[in-house]
Amino acid sequence: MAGILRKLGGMEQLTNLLDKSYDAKRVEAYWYPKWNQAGLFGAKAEDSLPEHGSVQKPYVVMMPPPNVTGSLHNGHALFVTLQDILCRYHRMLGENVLWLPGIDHAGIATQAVVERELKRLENKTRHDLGRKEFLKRVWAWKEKHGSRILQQLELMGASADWTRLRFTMDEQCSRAVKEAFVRLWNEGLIFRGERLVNWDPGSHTALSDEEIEHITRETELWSFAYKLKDDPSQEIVIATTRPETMLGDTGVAVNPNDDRYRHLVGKALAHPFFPDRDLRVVADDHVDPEFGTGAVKITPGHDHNDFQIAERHNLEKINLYTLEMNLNENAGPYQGLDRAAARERVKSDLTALGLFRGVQKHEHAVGVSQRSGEIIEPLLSRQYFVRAKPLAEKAYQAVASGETKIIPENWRKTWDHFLLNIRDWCVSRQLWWGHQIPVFYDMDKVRPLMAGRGLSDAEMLQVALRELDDETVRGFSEASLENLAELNPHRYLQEGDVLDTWFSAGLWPFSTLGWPDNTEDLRAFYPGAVLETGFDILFFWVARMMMMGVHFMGKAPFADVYLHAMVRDAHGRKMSKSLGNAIDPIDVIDGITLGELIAKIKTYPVPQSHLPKVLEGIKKDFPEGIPASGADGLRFSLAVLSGQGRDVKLSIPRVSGYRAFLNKIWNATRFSLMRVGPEPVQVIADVKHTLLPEDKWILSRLQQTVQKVRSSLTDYRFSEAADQIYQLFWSEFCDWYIEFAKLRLAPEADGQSREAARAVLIELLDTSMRLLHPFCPFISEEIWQKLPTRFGAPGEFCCTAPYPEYDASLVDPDAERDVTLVQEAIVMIRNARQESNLPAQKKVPAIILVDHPDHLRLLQNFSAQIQFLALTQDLQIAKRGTVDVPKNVAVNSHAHMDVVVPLEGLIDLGAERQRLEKELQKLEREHAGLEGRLNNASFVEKAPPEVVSQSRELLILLEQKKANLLQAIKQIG
RNA sequence: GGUCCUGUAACUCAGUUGGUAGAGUGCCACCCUUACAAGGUGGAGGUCACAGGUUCGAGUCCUGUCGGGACCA
Repeated sequence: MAGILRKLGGMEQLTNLLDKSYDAKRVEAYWYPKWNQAGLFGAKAEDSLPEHGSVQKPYVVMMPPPNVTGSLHNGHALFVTLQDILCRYHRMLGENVLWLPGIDHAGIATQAVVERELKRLENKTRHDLGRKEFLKRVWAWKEKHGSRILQQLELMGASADWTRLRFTMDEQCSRAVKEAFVRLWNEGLIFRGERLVNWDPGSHTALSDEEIEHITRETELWSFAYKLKDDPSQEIVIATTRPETMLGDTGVAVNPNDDRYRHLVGKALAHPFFPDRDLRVVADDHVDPEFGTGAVKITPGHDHNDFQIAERHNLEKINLYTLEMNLNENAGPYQGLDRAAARERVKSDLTALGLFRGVQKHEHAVGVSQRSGEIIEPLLSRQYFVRAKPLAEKAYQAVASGETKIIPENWRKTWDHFLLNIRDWCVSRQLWWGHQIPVFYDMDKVRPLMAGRGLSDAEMLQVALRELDDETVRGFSEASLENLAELNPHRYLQEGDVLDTWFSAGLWPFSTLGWPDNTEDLRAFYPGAVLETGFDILFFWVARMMMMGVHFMGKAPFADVYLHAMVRDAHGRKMSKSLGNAIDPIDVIDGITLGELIAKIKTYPVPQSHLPKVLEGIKKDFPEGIPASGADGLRFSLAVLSGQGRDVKLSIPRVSGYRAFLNKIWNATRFSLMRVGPEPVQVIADVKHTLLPEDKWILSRLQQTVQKVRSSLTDYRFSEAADQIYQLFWSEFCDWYIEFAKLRLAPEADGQSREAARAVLIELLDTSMRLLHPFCPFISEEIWQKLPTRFGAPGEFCCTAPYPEYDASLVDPDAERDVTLVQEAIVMIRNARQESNLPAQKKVPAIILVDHPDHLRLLQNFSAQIQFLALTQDLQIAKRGTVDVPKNVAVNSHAHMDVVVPLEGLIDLGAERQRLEKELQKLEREHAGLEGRLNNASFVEKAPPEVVSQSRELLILLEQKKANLLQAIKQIG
């Protein structure tokens, strides 16, 4: 049978229709290279440029560049699925689709990985190698590992334009970064200044506010006293969670309205360890008199709030730490200690001095580095900042004006709040891997300022940066696209820090297209259609792209921002390797046994104490391991599971359900093609006049599905779209149409009817495969290639075939109503059979009684199908009252008909009566409710007329049904 | 403390302008009927967290309570 229907000259047939089940692995490996080689994923700028006389609508999606260190996780699987659905859909709509893939250099993460390797393999630090050599190693690492994730994206079926693959540190993107930096610097939107920044002691770098997570921890609130300088008999007690920071205290603040302390405001306090240092008592509104003792120690160098208070009251700011987070010379005798040791020493020393005043438990939020997990230390240091307000204002406007739409809308408020309250963005990082900041210090200007100190240039610069104010520093530095330090090494020193990874990511929508050059790509493909990503990087990435895009390009970078949910495990927990609940998407695609899965989890960094419990959970969740669902299975599942604004809980039983769907498709095709046979198949238009009601019914359902799927995709309702296809194909096409068609496809069947059925089968397969293609590209391509289709000329692909269009002329409410009645008759007979425990395979006689002549004619026309599908023989279809109904029967009643199945004393009549009475009760409840409503005058008066008339009709139907049931009960005797 | 999401069948979730609850999985029963046991047929199972309010009518809108969760301070 296989291959008989081929019309695709030369296209080899990969799978054989005699295979009883679908082999996803083989099919998926086969088609991706075919599409790629055919160049189906490449966008052409010239096709969308008026200057070339072409105006094909562009559809541009910028892929969120995965980290170069990464491998595929479920977040990627989800974004690839959703973006690929959009891109394939729009490609089939005939648009000029550019899905631009890329990789991010991921500064901190990548540097940390390479440093770890270096330590492990050679027991060296990056400083042992030096900057240049170390960077060589990182590049080598990138070359080796960077392509892994791309291969995995291909495995998922990603139809990205690989010819335009970008890397955030390649030549083109680096140039854009420099250009953007220099412009912002010259516009005064980037500045260098001494501020309190978030210092990550683990990664040894400053971080932006967004890279800090706040975690609630239980700590102790430790109290001690400061004595009044002039009168040691008086004291102020303060409470702190970080006693060691008292070494940097320069004041104590109280609320101005706090009577307890009013007399002390303005007085000096003695610092127990630094006799020369006076702490001033200041009054500040921001002090909460209810909290603790109502007095707050002020450490301006290491606390954001204290810094603000110090600014207002002119208190000295003391930095206590080296960049390694050891205490520096300002800590006097404590110099050299780390934070933990210093805390203990300070506590014991204060206690020894008799200043300890008690301790209590306390919950408070600490800032933790997203990167290293270390507790962030606010640290006074000179860094580069982007003046975010003016940029954020434009990004805010882009959304407020509707130029860019955020979907789902509930992120709007979060978006607005973030942008309207944005603080300056710290963009310098004390790392080596990244874009080195293109700022050059002009030593010709520094030397005179530092003259006579006998310092080297590098030392001079350090001292200058530390001592000179920001304006002066700006005066001897300049930003440049040229590498001035290389061109003129005696005069210039380049800034050593690199830029925040998100700085280059912010330029992604146009740096990838050739900006700052006015390239064809840039003209054709900016701005993009949609940015699809996770809400977790709304601030990091989306906001930055908006800010940069509007600023540099004058237009927001995308029309829509679609934010998808987070992928979680089946119980809603965040997936993570350290929780041991991370499911590798590859294991969902290829399958994994329970044993392998457990072995894998044992390699994850799960704390030993949790491991037994974790493994127990795994055994419970995956008693059979994970079955192989293929990329299509995973994609379809993710699409269905990704309702808007919710978590995506990856439930394997559900994935298995959708995997079964693929097999169902396979087998429906197998059946259809075997029965359709090798002769040419007509198109629907040619058989239109010979279509039977079931043909018209399924075609009508198909059209409505087409319309629904298209509108769902337009609105980013992926789950709805996928579910529509699923329901149509399985519950309607397979469960009913194919069953109806079986008799018509028999060799002895009527020729005209057979032709119509063949045409409809192929129409359904062809259209539904094209509908399905964006979701499940592999199986749809494989099946479609086997069909004798309108579009199946040699070298054509489902991948680029036109997406089905809604054809209103095929919608047929009459056919839908008729077929529904037939289905109901069949279900009623089946129900009566089974509820009466009749032998499953035994054909039984049955009678259908109807009232309307139309129904009589309809059901008679379907007599053969009803007999076939309900397993009856001697089926009688008659007008009620024209035939004698025997006693001892099972009866099912409907508003328009009864079905009667004689039981010939085979079954328990008592049970049958019970069933009918239960049915009657249910009916009566429904009837009473409806009647009550209709008796309510205000309902009849105020409800829309169509609702009222509907209710009236329903009431009549219910009454009819009730009468029929009562009759049936009587019949049982 | 501020903002947002969320509570529907045993589990995971749909339910789009308010018209009287659905899917998948699981469960029970019966079927290896030549497309498919990754299947078919039939069935059980929900006072839509709770309490008020608006309305002729509330899973759907409003308020509050309780329970989950996220983000920002």
